[in-house]
Amino acid sequence: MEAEEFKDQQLQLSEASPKSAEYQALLRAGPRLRLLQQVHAHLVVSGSHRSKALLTKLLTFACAAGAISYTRRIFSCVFNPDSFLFNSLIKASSKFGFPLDTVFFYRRMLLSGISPSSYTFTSVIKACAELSVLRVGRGIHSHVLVSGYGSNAFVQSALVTFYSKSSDLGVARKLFDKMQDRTVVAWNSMISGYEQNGHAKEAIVLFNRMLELYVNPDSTTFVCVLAACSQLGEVRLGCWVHDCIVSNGIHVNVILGTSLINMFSRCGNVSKAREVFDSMNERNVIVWTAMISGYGMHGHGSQAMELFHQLKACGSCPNNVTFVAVLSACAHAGLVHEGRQAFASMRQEYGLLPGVEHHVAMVDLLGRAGFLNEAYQFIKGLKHGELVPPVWTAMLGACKMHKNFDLGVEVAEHLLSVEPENPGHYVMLSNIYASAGRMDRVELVRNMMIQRGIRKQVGYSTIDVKNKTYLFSMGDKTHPETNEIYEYLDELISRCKEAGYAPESESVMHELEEEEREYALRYHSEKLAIAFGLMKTNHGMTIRIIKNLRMCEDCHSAIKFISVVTSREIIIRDKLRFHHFKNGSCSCMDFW
DNA sequence: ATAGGGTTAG
Repeated sequence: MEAEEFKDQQLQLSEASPKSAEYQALLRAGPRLRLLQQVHAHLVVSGSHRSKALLTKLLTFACAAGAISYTRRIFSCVFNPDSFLFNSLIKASSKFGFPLDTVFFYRRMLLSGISPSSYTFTSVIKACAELSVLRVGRGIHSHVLVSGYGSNAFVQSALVTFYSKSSDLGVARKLFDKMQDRTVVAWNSMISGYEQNGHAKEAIVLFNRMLELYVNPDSTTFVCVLAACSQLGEVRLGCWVHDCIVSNGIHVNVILGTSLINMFSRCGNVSKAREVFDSMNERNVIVWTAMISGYGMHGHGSQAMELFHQLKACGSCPNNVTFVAVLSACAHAGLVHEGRQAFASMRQEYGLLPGVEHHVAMVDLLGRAGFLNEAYQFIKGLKHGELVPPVWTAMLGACKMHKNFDLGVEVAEHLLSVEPENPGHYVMLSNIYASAGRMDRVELVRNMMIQRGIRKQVGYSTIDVKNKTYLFSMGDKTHPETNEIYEYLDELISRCKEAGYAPESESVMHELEEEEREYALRYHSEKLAIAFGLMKTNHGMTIRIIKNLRMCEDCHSAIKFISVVTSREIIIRDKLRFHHFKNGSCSCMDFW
């Protein structure tokens, strides 16, 4: 007996060594397609291509190499794939960005009669989350329940993310609430779900709940919370998180650093963002891009360009997103020459193909600076497929800014015909007509909107006073101190008029009657918020406002005067960027 | 002999 066993072992060893050599060859090849194909050829020649173990490794590497069609081809030749092979493939395809294949392999696995495990489910659910396919994901959720993995913490977290990404926050929250073992990852999934769907307030509420229950947040939690702070302009919580990170000695990795830089920039403190940037010991292109776009938002074009040059000097490669940030920084600072150069270098130096965002940024850059003809020529030079609405929208913005009536109307009418459901186009067209004094046309556009049931977005502004957030919208009278606020604002506007402010009625939205115009202009949400802020804060304190839309020209000009007559610094974050008003001028230098 | 997780960025 003993001799028999010994012989068996000998046999196995002698058989194992050549195969092991091939396994080693696979490991050496790694996720590199050419090398993998060479090893594959050897496997076929030596007849060992039937080994499931080797095939599994080969397929995983092929997937990691991004060679998905090669992976599919080999898979289709595998006879009787086993659970190892399926699980490896499902995991690899999900991890390396082929979610459709993940779902395909999962189905094939079920068809082969192999039971999925909790590991299988986490990968498949992740793939469904990426695809946001509610129907498929629900089906898999029911497989989870029948297979008895409904209370597996890993699977549950994946499901919470899946439902969040499929915009079914209600179901995500129900699942989350039902979990008996809520790991920090589960909390992160739910907080991130709220944040990604624009419910930053709920994200913060949940974060506070987590702290109340003594669950320790980790760096991922902070990343999600910082993103929520960025949305809301919540400097206080943002700073608290930053302090927490510093005092607990939490390592600021590239992701956390990017979130901090973004939070400080979007909350108006770009120099603090720079401090974080400087303190990081590891930076990738995303970190650099975040900092460049931070400068861009604040109109600090030269700092943005300086950073861009430093990025190139240290050997890193800017990518498509970096160029969007650079071009937009140039546009907001009037750096036309630098922007043109950067755009040209995209293709010439980095082999990057400009996309829609870059075309939009170029039209914006040229248009804002007043080179309307050049912007128009640029558009004409684009291919047919590149002539998408956002490019025309940028052109329209330029026409409106520089009061080019004829071209503006032409562009707006084109936009209305291709995107009749976009309220922004109607508002723009109407404003252009209004500024040309064509009130009959204004009326026409207004009727068109009513007829088509299109409503413009409601603008609102928020301001924090004594740790409370107050929200104002145009003509809003819900605030308990409405009368005082309106009286204060009226007086303020009179003082501004004495100082030379002239209201620009063209900025008034067209759905209002003639006599309502001056009224509406006077009570735009940002003006109400500023009046409230001035009333409630001490002299010398900076007023900070966040607005959901872009500011109108009239508010922009009025606030310059307000900054003079009250000698206050006023900082407004609008949809696109920051405006720092001080001593009668704005940091945007009217390039907005 | 093979695989082993869910959450996070510009």
